[in-house]
Amino acid sequence: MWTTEQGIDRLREAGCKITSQRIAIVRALEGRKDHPSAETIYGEVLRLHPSMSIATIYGTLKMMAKVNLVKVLSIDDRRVYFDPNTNNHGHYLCEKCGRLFDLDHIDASDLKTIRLSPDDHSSVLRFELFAYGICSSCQAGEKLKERYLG
Amino acid sequence: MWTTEQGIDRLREAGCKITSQRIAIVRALEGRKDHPSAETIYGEVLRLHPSMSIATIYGTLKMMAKVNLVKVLSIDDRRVYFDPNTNNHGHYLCEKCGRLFDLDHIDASDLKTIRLSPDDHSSVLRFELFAYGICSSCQAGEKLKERYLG
DNA sequence: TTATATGCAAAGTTTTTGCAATGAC
DNA sequence: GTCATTGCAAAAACTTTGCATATAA
Repeated sequence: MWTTEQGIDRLREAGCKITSQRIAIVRALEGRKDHPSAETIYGEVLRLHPSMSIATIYGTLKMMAKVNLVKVLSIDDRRVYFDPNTNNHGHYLCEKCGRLFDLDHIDASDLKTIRLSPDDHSSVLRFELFAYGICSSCQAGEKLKERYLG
Repeated sequence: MWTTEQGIDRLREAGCKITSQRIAIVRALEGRKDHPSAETIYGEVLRLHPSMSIATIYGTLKMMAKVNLVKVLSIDDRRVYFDPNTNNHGHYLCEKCGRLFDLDHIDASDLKTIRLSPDDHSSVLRFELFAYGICSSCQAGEKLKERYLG
């Protein structure tokens, strides 16, 4: 994981100008373990930066993705989520409550040898493992409902 | 993989009425190895069914996903793709040409034991492995360019 | 000084929805 | 005959774009 300072440096090295908006966005993402949407970050940054535009959020996040400060998760068909943890790890989406969990216990290192076919040499720059299901707390809720209502 | 007849039966069993539109959509997807978008299917079905509405395409595809005739792939942030091959397999997106390839050589069976944490029992109903990179034919193109232009 | 970034609003894309008419069972 | 489905158009949701203004370097 990166600090705000490292994030800013990475953007500067990529040739970006360091504006107060960008600092605020980087700071909002620093050290997070969740997977905010553009809208979520917008809402948070807006408190300290009331004139911030959603277009600036999208632009900065696109830059941050380019310099690997965030990963872009297309895990559902509604919107995109941003993950400041760019280490290899999978994600689990609960299809009931919509919460998104990390799958840190997957060792995907053996998947680095992915090939389209045994003799193909397409480069695999990154990969994503998405799992879908009903999380344990939603399952508990279902069981309670069955017990008292069903 | 399923045949048109099996697909229709599966929809009927789920309580759907079998309309000529649905037959056309199921037929358009039967046996495909690619990953068409709703728009692509719409374009194809339109030839034989000129009054078909895109809303019908979306509705039928949603039903087909529910009865596991297609998988919904949220592999990029632009749109959703439909995969009539519902067997476990991964996907590879070339970020240069945008083509989507199957990864049949991944044995993901060991991933069935995915857990959010060692003692968690969230159910994993399905998972998707998405890899991103530059495919070998795009790489070849780059090399040629370098050789003659760079 | 100069090129890049910002904020705003408008436009673009994909997908969903409401509803009257239609058609399957 | 009944109720789900269709087609249409409009709406919704998310993201991008164009442009005048502002600002970092």
